[in-house]
Amino acid sequence: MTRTLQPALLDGLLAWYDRHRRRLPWRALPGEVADPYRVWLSEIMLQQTTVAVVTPYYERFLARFPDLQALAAAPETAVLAAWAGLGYYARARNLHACAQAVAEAGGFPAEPAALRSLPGIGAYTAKAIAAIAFGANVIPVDGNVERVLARLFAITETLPAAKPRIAAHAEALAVEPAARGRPADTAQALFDLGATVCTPARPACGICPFLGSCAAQRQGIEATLPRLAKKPDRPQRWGAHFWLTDAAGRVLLRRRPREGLLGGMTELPGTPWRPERWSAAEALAHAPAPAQWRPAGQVRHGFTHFTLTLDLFAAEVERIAGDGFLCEAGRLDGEALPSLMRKCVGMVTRKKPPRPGPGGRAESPAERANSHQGTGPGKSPLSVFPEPN
DNA sequence: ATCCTGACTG
DNA sequence: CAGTCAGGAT
Repeated sequence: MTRTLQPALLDGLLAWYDRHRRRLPWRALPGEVADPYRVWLSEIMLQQTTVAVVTPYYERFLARFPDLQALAAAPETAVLAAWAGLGYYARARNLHACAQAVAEAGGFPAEPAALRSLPGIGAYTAKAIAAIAFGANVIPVDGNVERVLARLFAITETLPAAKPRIAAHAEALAVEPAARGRPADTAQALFDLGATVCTPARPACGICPFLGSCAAQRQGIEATLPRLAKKPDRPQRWGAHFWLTDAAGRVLLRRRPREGLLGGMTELPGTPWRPERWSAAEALAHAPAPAQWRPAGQVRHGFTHFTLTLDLFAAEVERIAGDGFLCEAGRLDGEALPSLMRKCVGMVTRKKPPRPGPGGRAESPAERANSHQGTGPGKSPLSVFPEPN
């Protein structure tokens, strides 16, 4: 329907790509075809995660699960442990489920629609795999591509309302002759341009292959695009978690429910998370065992849709008889601990003084209870016997 | 609407 | 150094 106004648009982009392409561990060498397993694995990891963070995870993951069969045959706990720290753990569970489905089928499908139906593969990832590993004439639109196209065509409507308009531009570009000739490179060129030149804050328009064609740059509005609808602010939630060790130096852990927040990941036992802070008495009613609990600091963590503050308590007992499982305190690296829990472990084991310091504002519930209970001068531990419940 | 983390920024 | 931002699937 629309005639091509800039026939050389993609030719310039591809010429730029030939000189400035990033070398990434999951990419094929120039002229070679990428391995679908590696493309898929990298694309799942790259969902919501930057290249710099993904790279070391990708290398370790690939060494541990070198191919589809190895991943499909692995226990889910091993996959989650290898993923720990990357976030959005539904990705790891879907990755494992997808590996089993694809191994069963004997390999990845090549069509975007078939890829799209697999666990963890949405519209973007389906097009990315189809274009990069199978040479399909499609342009996957991720955040980078969205930004590049919003600027190239000066789309001033706010996101996400502007998505259909941007998608239409991507579809028009995907069928141009230059893109048809090199579908994988076209997609990756747009990724690389967005990552290294057409950056969010200070785009380097002076070295951009689209300089002169870019509508936003001609209007001087490139740095303001794409426009984002403003986000609602995040509510606060509170919890308390417990570091309980035994005489052998093992710590009590438990596994979170498979579904939902941090699903299937390992955690220190604790209270539910709620909008109000837990008093010490309330919190310690959820302690995994009676013990001389002492306040062990506070950890703050931001999730997408709420901010969490955890009060920590620590205690030692001779022998642990609680729900959950034990792990040597020095071997927590092998556990599927999300970053939130790694912060907690770091706070407790580095024996940082509990926040807040002198002059701080929020008194921790532990400290409050400590003084109220008057169990002794200063910092004596709490003696607590949780109510059976 | 839910789901996490590291980089960036003021 | 705390707050904000970037980044797709379900």
